[in-house]
Amino acid sequence: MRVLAIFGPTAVGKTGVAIETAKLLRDRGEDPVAISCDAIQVYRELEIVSGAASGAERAQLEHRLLGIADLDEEFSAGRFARLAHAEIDALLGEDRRPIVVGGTGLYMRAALADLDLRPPVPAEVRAAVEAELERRGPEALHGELPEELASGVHPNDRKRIARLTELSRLGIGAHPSGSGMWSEGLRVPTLLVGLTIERDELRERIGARAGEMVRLGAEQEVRNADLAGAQRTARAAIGFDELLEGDAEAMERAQWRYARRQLTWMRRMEDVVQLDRSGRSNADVAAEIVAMLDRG
RNA sequence: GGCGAGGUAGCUCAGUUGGUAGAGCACACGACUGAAAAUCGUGGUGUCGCCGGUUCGAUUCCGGCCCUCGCCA
Repeated sequence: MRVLAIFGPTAVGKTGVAIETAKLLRDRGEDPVAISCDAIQVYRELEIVSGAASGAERAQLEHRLLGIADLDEEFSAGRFARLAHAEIDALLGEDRRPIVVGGTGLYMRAALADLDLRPPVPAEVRAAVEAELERRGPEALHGELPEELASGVHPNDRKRIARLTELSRLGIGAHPSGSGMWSEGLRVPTLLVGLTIERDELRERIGARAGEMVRLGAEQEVRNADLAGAQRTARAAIGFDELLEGDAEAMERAQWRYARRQLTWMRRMEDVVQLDRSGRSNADVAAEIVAMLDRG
C-alpha cells in the first residue's frame, strides 16, 4: 500500500482535502489515518494560530502528531522524523493507509525520506556559540568553519552558521550542504501530491482564515503562550509576535510570504504531482487523488 | 479667500550645493540536512504633481497653475 502525502501552501485546504480523500477510501474498505507534518501544530496550546485541524475535523479523520508537545519544549525536525517514521511504519503494519499531510517542507521531507540528520548539541555548547555569535558577529564564525562547510552557507546566515559551528566544535561531521537533501530516495512507496491554487484565490483564503483565527481567539492564545514561557521553536509561529502586538494584518502578510516560500519548496520537490485545486471543492480534488492512487 | 507645510517606487519617506535618483516595507524569484511557520540570498520598481523660464543640461533654481493637509477668515 502506498503512502499518500499531501503538501501545499498554507490555507490551500490540505486538511479538507485529506478528510474528503479519507471518506472515499473508507467507502472502499480502507481505514486511513492522517499524520500531521507541521512544526507549529505539534504544540498543544497553539492550535488556533497554527491552523491545526479542529475537533470536528479530527472527528472525521484521526490526526496524529498534532498537539504532542508542551510550549516550553523545544521541537525539531529530527525529533519529528523519528515520530513520523514510527507512525507511518505502524500504520502500514496494520494495513492502514497513512495520509501524511502538512506544510512544513523540511518535516515533510524528513517524514518521507531518511535524512540522516545530525544530532542535537548540549545546551551549554549552544549557549556558548550563541554568545560568541552575538559578540563577534556571524562573519567571524563563518570564517572559522572548514572550507567545505563554509562554502555552502552565506556569511549572514546566523542560524546555519551557529549550527555548523556547534557541530564542528563537537567533532561531529556536518553535511557539506546542498545535494544530499534530495539525493536519497523515499523510504516507502509514496504518492506525493502538491496542491496549488491561483494566487487571488489563495490570498482570499489566507485572509478569510486569518480573520477566523482572530475570531476564535488567536490573540488570547498567543498571550497565554507567551506567559506560559513558550520556547523559541513555538514562538516562531507566524502570528505569535504579530498578535502580541495586536497586528492581525501583519500576521496575514507573513502568512502570504510563508505560502510563497512553501511554493518554492514544492517546486523543488522531486516526484511531486502538482494538482491545481483552484475553484474546485475538496471532494472533487479528493476524487482525483483517489484515481491517482488507483493508477498506481 | 489669507497664511503655513507638502506633492519623488505600490506604501512611508530620504536625496540631488543643477549631470534624469535611494532606503525600509510591499512585490517577484531562489537556497534550505535535529531552530525550518525558522534563517538567509538575488532582483526590478519611477514622465521626481503639471506648464513654462533660465541653463549645454532642471527632479533640483525661478514663475504660474493644480492637488493634499493644517491654521485663520
